[in-house]
Amino acid sequence: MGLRERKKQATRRALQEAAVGLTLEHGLENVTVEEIAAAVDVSPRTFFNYFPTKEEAVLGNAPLSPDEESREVFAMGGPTGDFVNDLTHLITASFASWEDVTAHRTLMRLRKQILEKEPQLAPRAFAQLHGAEEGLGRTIARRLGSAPEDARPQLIAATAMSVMRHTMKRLDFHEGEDAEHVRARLREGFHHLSEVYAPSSG
Amino acid sequence: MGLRERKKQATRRALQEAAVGLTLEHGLENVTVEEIAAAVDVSPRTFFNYFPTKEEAVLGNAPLSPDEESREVFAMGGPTGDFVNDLTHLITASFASWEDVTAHRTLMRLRKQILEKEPQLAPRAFAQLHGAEEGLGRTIARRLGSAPEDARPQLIAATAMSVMRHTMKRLDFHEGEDAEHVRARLREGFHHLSEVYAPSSG
DNA sequence: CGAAATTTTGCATCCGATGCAACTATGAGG
DNA sequence: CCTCATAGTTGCATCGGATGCAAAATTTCG
Repeated sequence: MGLRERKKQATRRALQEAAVGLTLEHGLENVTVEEIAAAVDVSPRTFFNYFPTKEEAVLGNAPLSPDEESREVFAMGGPTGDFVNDLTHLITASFASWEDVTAHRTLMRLRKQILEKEPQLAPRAFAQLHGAEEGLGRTIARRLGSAPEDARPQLIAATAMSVMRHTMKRLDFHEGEDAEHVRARLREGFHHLSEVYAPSSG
Repeated sequence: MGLRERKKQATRRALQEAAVGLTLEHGLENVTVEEIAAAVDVSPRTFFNYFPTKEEAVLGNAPLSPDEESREVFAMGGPTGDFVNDLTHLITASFASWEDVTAHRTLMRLRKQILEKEPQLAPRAFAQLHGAEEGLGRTIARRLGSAPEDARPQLIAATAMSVMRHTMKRLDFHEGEDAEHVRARLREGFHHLSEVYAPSSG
C-alpha cells in the first residue's frame, strides 16, 4: 500500500476518533464539523470528502451484508441443517471482517456510550441493520422455497434483526466475544422467542 | 373550541398536507420549507412554530404509547389471559385514537407512498416505534414478573415492534381495517414466528 | 373599545452540506 | 532528478434547515 493510501486511512481514522471523542465530551450538538476538522488539522471541506454527514463520522458505516458464499450456503440448507442455528451463522457472517470489529474494540465501546447518551442517533444506527433486512429476507425466502408473495421471510428477517440488535446492545466488546460467542447469544435470543410466542404460554 | 384553536389545527393540517403533497410530487430534497409555507400562505418561520423539522411535517409524529389503563390490564394478565393475544391488544392500544388514524386514511396512504419512494425517511419513521419499545418492555416485564436484570422483556418488546412494523407495512388503510383486523394480522405474525423459531424446524 | 395573552412574522445568525475551481502532494516514466 | 498525470486538499460561494429574539398582528376577554 502506497503512502497516499496510508495517509488517507490515517486521516479517516483520525477524523472518526476526533468525532467520537469530541461528541462524548461535549455532546453531538455542541461539536461542529469545523472543530473536528481542526482537531485533525484538516480543512472543514476535507471532512466532507471523507464522510457525507457528521453523524456518519461518529457512528461509522459498516456495510453489513453477508458475503455471497455464506448466503449460498444458507440458502442450500447449511451449514448445520438446523434453521435457527444456520441463521445465526448467516447473521454473524454479516460482519465482513469480524476481526476488524474486534480489532477496534475501543472505538466500538465509545460508540456504544454515545448511543446511550444521544438517543437521537439510534435511528441512524438502525438504518444500517434495516438496510440489510430486505436482502436477508430474500436469502431466507430461497432457503424456505417461499413463493414471492409470501410475507413470512421478510417477517423472519425483521425479527432476526431485532434479535441481533438486542444482542449487540449487550455486547461489551471485550476479548472473549468472538463470532461463536455472538452466535450463542443469538441462539439464546431465538430460543426465548420460541418459548414466548408459542401458543398459550401466558 | 375557540377560533384561535381552530385556526391552529387548520394551519397544522394544511402544512402537513402541503408537505406530503409537494414531497410526493417533487421528492423530499426538492421541496423547501419556504415552498411548503408559501403553499399554505404562511411565513417560513411559522412553519417551525408547528414542526421542529421538515421531516416531521411529512411523516407526522403520532405519540404512540398505550394508555395507562391498557398497560395495567396487560400487566395484570388480561384482557384474555393468552399472552400473545393480550400483546396484540396492548399494541393496538398504542394508537391513542385508532379512529383518528382511520379518519385520515388518505393522509396515511400518501405517507406510505412517500416511505416507499424515500427510503432515507424510514429510519425516522422507525424512531417512533423504537421510542415505544423500552416502555413496552417494562410493561411486559411486569406481566411476566421478571427480575430487573432479565433481558427477555426487552427482547420480546423489540421483536413485537418488528411484527408491528411488518404488519403496518402491509396495511393499505382502507375501510375494512379496524383494530380487530390489525390484531388478527399481528396474531398471524406471532404465530409464524413461533413456528419458525421452534427448535429444529429447518 | 382597550388591555392582556398568544401567534405570526421578519431579521440575524449558525451550521451542515454541496459544487466548483485552484492549488498541492503523490506516483510513474523517461 | 525532472516532468507530467492523477488524486487529494483547500478556499470560496452558496443553499437550505433550524433557532433566538423582538416587533407587529390577531384573538380573547373584561
